[in-house]
Amino acid sequence: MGDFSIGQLAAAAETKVQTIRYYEEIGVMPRVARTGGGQRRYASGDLKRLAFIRHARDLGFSIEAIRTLLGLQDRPDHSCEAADAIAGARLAEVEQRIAKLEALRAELKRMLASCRHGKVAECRVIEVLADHGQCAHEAH
Amino acid sequence: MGDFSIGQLAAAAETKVQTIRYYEEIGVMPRVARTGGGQRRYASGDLKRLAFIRHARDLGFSIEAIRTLLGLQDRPDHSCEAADAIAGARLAEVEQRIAKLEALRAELKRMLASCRHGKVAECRVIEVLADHGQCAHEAH
DNA sequence: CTAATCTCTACAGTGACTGTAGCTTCAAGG
DNA sequence: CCTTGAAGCTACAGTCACTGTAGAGATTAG
Repeated sequence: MGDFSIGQLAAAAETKVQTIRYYEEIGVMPRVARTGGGQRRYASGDLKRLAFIRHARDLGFSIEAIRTLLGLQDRPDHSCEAADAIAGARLAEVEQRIAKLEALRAELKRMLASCRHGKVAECRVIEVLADHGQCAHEAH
Repeated sequence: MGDFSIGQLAAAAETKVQTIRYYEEIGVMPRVARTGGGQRRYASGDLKRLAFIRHARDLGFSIEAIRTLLGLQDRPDHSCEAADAIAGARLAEVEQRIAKLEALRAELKRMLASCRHGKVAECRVIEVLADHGQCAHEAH
C-alpha cells in the first residue's frame, strides 16, 4: 500500500500537482503526514478519494456537490436520497445544456450555410450576429 | 436619435450596467462622450454594437473572437473568410461539447436508473463515481 | 558528493463578468 | 428654486476551478 509523493499521486490520478494542493487547501483532500523535509506522503486511500473527486469533476459536478457526496460516503448507513438528488439535478442541468447547444448548433449551421463567402459587407455570418431578429430560434 | 444613459442602454440590450462598463474597459465598447457631471451618453450606433456583442456572446463566441468580428465589420470590402473561420471553429466546438454531454447524460441516467434508493453503502451513484471502470463510456 | 528532478509556499492570472462601498449627478415634483 | 430618490461614478474584491510562476529547499540516482 502506497506511500506516494504528490507527483506520483498526480500521475496516478492524471491530475496536476497544483490541483491536489488546491484540493487540500479547500478541504476536499486531507492534510496528510509530511516527511522530515516537509513533503507530503500519500497512501492508497488518498488516491481513491482523489480518483472519486476527479471522476465526479469529469462528470461536471461542482466542488460543492462533491463535498456533499464525499460526506455521504462517510455515512454508509444513511439513505442515499441526497446523492440521488445531486445526480438528478446534474442530469437536468446536462439536458438543458444539450438543448441549448443543439439550438445553437442549428443557428451556426444556418449562418454558415447561407454565407456566400464574398465580402464582409454581404456576409450572412456578420449579418445574423448583428441582428438577433434573423435567428430561427428565440430561445437564446 | 438616441442619447441614452448607460442604464437605458443596458435595458435596451438586456445587459447589466456593469457589463457595459466592463466592455468599455476591455475595449470592445468605445469610450463615449460624457455629460458635464461625468456620466456616459450613448447613441444608437452604440446600441447596435452592444447588441452584436451580446448576441455573439449568447452564441458562445469568446470576447477575443468578438473582437475580431467587430474588426471585420469595419472593413466591409475585405473578404469574410475570417468570419467564416471563426463561426466554423465555434460550430466544431459546439458539436464536440454536445457529443461529450450526450455521453455524460447516458452515464448519469445509467447511474440513477440502477440506484435502488437504499443506503449509501450500496448506492450505485456513489459506487460509479468511486470507480471509473464502471463507466460505459471511456470518452471522459 | 553532485546533479537532476521534485517539492515547498505564496501569490498572481485566467474569462467574463458580478457585487459592493462610498461617493456624485441627474430629473421630476412641489 | 429646492429637495429627494433613483441612477451614475470609480475602484476594487469576489466568483469558479484551477493553472502558472518565482525562488527556495528536499530527495534520489548515479
